[in-house]
Amino acid sequence: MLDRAVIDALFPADLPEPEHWEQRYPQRQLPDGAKVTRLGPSPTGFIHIGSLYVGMIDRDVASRTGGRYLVRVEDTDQSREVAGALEQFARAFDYVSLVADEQDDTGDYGPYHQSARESIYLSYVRHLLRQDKAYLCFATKDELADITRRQEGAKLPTGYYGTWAIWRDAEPEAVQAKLDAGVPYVVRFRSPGEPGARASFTDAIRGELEHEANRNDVVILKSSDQALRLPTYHFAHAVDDHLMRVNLVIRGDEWISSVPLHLQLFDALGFEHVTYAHIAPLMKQIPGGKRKLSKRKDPEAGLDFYIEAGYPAKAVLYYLRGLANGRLAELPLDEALDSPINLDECGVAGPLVDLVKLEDISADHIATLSGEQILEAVSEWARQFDADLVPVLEGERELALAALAVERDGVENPRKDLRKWSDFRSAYAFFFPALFEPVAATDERLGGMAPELVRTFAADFADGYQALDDPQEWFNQIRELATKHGFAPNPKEYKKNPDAYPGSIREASQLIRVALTGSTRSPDLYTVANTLGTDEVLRRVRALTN
RNA sequence: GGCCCCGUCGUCUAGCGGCCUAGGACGCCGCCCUCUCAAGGCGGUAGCGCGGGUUCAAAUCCCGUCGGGGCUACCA
Repeated sequence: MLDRAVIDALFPADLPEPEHWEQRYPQRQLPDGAKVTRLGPSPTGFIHIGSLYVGMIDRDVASRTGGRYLVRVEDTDQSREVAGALEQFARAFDYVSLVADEQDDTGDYGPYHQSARESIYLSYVRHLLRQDKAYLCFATKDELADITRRQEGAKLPTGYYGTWAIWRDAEPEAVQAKLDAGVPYVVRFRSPGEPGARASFTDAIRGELEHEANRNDVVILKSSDQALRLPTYHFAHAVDDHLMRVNLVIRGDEWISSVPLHLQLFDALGFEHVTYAHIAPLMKQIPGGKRKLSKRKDPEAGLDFYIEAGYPAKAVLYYLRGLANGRLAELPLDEALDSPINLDECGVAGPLVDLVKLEDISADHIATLSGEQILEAVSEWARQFDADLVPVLEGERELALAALAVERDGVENPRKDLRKWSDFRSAYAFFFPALFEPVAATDERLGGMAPELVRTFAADFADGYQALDDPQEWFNQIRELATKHGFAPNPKEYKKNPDAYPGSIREASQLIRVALTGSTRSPDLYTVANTLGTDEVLRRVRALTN
């Protein structure tokens, strides 16, 4: 064991003792059963949908129990840090209205960036070193790789443990020599784990869990040659969650294997254990089976994907909530968003993210919105992702509202043609003259109808057009023209004798539909025509005559 | 390789030894409505991974097996 003086010389002389931090961050005064939760995003420039998933659960449990939910930026790996990542995180979580009680400058238990907590970690590292619960390790990358290679060759568990841990029981003189030579070191935890020992704990989601006890002397403080002496995740987890008085750690189930280590760390530091809740990760379907959503391979792994596509935040949250607690998927949206997420109801498998289901939910939700609400949301979305649309919507607000009112206002079952804001263009752009390209008689959307017939039919329609108020009477204009131009009165007749007609009333209607909307599929024609107004209707139909 | 987690229709799930001839939702298919869509209404398709036990009785309990996922970093 190293002399205390040698240990202390490694740290700033004015580094506080742990007791200082204990007093600085006192126990929270919260009601019984209150849960203090946290989310630990890494500023890597990519926000995983899983972060929102877990954060949503954190937020819910904390609120429901009268506790606190905090966001602590886990930026101990400075090499992975990306500029602007934090702003991106803030924007994304703002989109889904997931706000933390404590983060950045808000809260008494900060700083909430690990990179700003260096001296806190150092206090506890020194504390462990003084008690010989941790030690200095000067092993090089090559030496470590060599150890691993030999262990693999001997079919032994890989790791830095027991007699493989070459610096675990090094002579103080050897350590001093390295120190004198200025060789960088890391600080490793002296694991108390015995070979064959087991560790068990209770998970709030999965119940009793058992695992091989940790035997690895893991690194707790990264290399001394870095400007900032930062800890690894494991050590930061113990120190931060203890000092921030977090009592419920909700995280992905990839951490289950690390719990035995975390328990050892908490014990070595004299901290009270926290409760763990390990969430099954969001998965993606692939040909052979499924895998964790990958940020490299799956666009839908990123929260930005949903924001860019314009899925309403409520729909995303509702979908995620249903994935977390199946019970909530059966409830109506508003009720589900209001209902608690119960940890013991969380699934233990890993659910597949089903975009089709999300779109269904989203369409249902949008159908409950008013035209004004939709217009506002689409405009908001367009400002960021479809700049060309913005002036159109702003310049023709009345038209936009009228277009959105088609088969939406005053009907029992509103149209569900919008699943996300980016659908607006394909579904509604044709209403706006600025976004509409008139159709010619030879256009393929007309389904190969003889151009000459198209021209005469269109000319006839335009010449006699009346903006009648009654839907049936309005449509009769097409019906009568169809008969006049030799179309079958109904699809059945046409089918019976296809050579006798150029088509049926169906095909005739399509001519007008394509002329008015540029599409073979559209909302009710009468309503569209009414919304467009006579002048625009005539302009578009006459375009067919050229 | 070692250790851990998980396994009910295509998907999300209900199910905690008899209420299961396995229920619901989404999808898909069909029909109805109909001037095309989107809806809506009605109907249908489809599942307990496999093999052994335990039991009068198993989707449910046990063991094994297979499959999927994860950890095994100075990444989190």
